[in-house]
Amino acid sequence: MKLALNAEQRHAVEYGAGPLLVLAGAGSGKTRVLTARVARLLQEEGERPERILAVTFTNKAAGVMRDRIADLLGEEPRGLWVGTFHSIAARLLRREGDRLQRGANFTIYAEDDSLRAIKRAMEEADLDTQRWSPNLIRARISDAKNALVSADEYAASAFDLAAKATARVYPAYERILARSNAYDFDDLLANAARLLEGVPEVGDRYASRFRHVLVDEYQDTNHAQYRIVKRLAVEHGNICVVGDDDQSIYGWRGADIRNILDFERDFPGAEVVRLEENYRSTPAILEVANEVISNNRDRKDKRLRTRRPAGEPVQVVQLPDERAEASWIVEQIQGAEIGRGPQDHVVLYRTNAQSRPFEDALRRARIAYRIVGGVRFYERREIKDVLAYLQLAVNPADEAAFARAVSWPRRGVGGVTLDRLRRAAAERSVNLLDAAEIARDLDGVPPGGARSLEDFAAGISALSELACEATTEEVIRECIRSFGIVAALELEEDGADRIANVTELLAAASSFDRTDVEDATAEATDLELYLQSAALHADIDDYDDREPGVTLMTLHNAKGLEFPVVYLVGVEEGLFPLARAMESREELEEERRLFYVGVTRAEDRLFVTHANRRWRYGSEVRAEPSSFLAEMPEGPVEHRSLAVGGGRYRGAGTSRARAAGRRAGGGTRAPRESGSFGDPKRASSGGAGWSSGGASFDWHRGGRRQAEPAGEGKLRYDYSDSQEDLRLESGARVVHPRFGDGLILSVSGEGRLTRAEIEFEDGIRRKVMVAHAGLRPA
DNA sequence: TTCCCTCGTATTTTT
DNA sequence: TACGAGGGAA
Repeated sequence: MKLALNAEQRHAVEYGAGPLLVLAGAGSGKTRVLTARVARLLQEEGERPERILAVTFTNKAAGVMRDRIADLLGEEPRGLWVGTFHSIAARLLRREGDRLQRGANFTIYAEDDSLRAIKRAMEEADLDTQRWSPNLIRARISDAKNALVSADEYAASAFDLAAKATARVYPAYERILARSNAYDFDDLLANAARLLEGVPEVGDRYASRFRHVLVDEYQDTNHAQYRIVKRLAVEHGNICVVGDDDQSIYGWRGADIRNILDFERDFPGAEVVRLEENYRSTPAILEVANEVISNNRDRKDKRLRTRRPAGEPVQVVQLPDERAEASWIVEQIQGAEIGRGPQDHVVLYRTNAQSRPFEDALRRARIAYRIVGGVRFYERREIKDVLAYLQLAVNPADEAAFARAVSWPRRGVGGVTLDRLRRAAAERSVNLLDAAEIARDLDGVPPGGARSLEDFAAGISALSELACEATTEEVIRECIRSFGIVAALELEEDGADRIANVTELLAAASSFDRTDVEDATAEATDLELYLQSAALHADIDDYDDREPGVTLMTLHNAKGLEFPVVYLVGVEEGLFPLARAMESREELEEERRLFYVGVTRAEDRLFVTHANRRWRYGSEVRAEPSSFLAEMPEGPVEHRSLAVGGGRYRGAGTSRARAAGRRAGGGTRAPRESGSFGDPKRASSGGAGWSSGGASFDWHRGGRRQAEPAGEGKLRYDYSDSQEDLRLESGARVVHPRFGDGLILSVSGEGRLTRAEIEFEDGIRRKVMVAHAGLRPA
């Protein structure tokens, strides 16, 4: 095993028994350390592969790790457990199924299946789906599950109205999942944790089997994941976690950054290794990254360093609107230096909705691109429809699959028939499929529908028998044939695309390798394993950096990847950071970490763009540069305005861009109501110092904060002129452009992060960011 | 039952 | 914009 390692990396690889925390900064070679460590355990310590468990967050990361370990060893290690938390939890639940209320053929409900089940649960719990948002309830239940709070426990501590509503839905939802023999995503983790902790025989067996536990991206673990890891590792203590608190970006999904911050307390005697040498980016890029992230409070202090020569300055570019933003970037890609192809560039955005203009511009320029995310393959309607048939063949109890499959293609079974069938099934305590089989004998089921139901049930049972012996591909083929799927799609408007997707499903199924999921000897059928892996599939899993084309993806998907040229786009207040994240320090810090992740993807060049106007929900709103831009250091950054005023952008590329430039510059158009994102109605008093008439903004160095040397020499946005006579103290009266007159109750934070809690004339208390609210004295 | 239209609301991010 | 839900007609 020959691998070039620096001293810290080597220490992390060679450190012996006991807990080990590797704080690995972006681009510091953490995957290298992790894989080298596993290879060393196998090769030099003679550890057997089945005694090692390595956990990641995406299937892609697991695949990379597996491949690299194989490279180091020169052979594929058999028996090694490498996988995502979710897939490993699913494997555990499958193996130990006889101890649980669910059979090993359980269905995994993705988010929209889960949402449907929540809606049904709300009906069953007699809760108005108009009054309570099913999404909100689902999020609350998800949070509870990730925190390992059961329905009973939840009910016991539910005080506010929304919690009380949730407390009624939660048990009903659990009943639906149980009788459907299904788990949602969160259940996989929660039940794995309960199984390991609650059944000593099982917990002991796995804890002693896995003598070494390694966890990648530890900063993104939630409580359930933490408990799984802890149960497996606390006795032998051979746990190695790798992570970077600065790259924790999944707090919204229950990830708890404290898991990594408190590792040394959880596992006393832990060795800590810091990897701060970066092998990816230029000093200019790293300086920007270091400087911006230093504004976070919840972090372990560290600084990335590199030995690379300085490199080009980071460019911050202002453009009139998102189409100009896209055209300008396409021009950069076209005009890039020799030797640089489309595949060297990545466009990173905050939300998937931002991909459109880039797709359009790249298509116009005839540049190949690939897009990660958006509407996921396995979530396309026609794919979900086909999968519902297969799912039902595997798991006859699956109510969601039944409802979905029986409703399409149309066979004369609609809402009424389905409801009657449900009632009849409940009376007899059988599942929907069993009830359908004898539909004509059931009271209340219309005769026409009953006939169809019986045919349908017969078809599913034939499919089910086939699944025991045939390959997944054959089962899908037969499913499509016998239920007339393609025929039904042909009648649809965009049928051709959908048929193409179904064909792709066949291809995906035929290339599925069950050994990626489970030992070849496991009892599960190929179809069962395929369906479970499809449910746990992420778009990024298909990403292959050897394919040609510009990459478009969200910042979340970009974590762990690197590109020679990175375009960080839409860096505007309210979009990045998102408006709703600006209300709390924790969420704002998470947005900043996301920004940091974006910056540190870049090897050689980094472009950060923001637009003056942007379409949102079908109307155009004014946009202001993100406060993150003000946090960038001055030295390694170059600012350009290609909007209007100074150097207006006349997009050489397209007439559309030219038109956009003219519009912005000519002033022929009445200034739109300005204001924050997401609310075109919000009028602005022009408070925050971004000049409002559509002209380019003023960068100017402003008031350094004495208390904070880090502020020195930074660019700042000046909002003093509009607010100099604003009394920012409790008791003061102010006027908010949208909410009207208000009384300040309290003020917190400082500088741009100053927030005021204000009681407005409508009697509602709100917390507003002073720098952006446009407050005026009353 | 199904189809079609209108209307309202939503976008973070993903296993 | 764009999708889902709900209402009304065939």
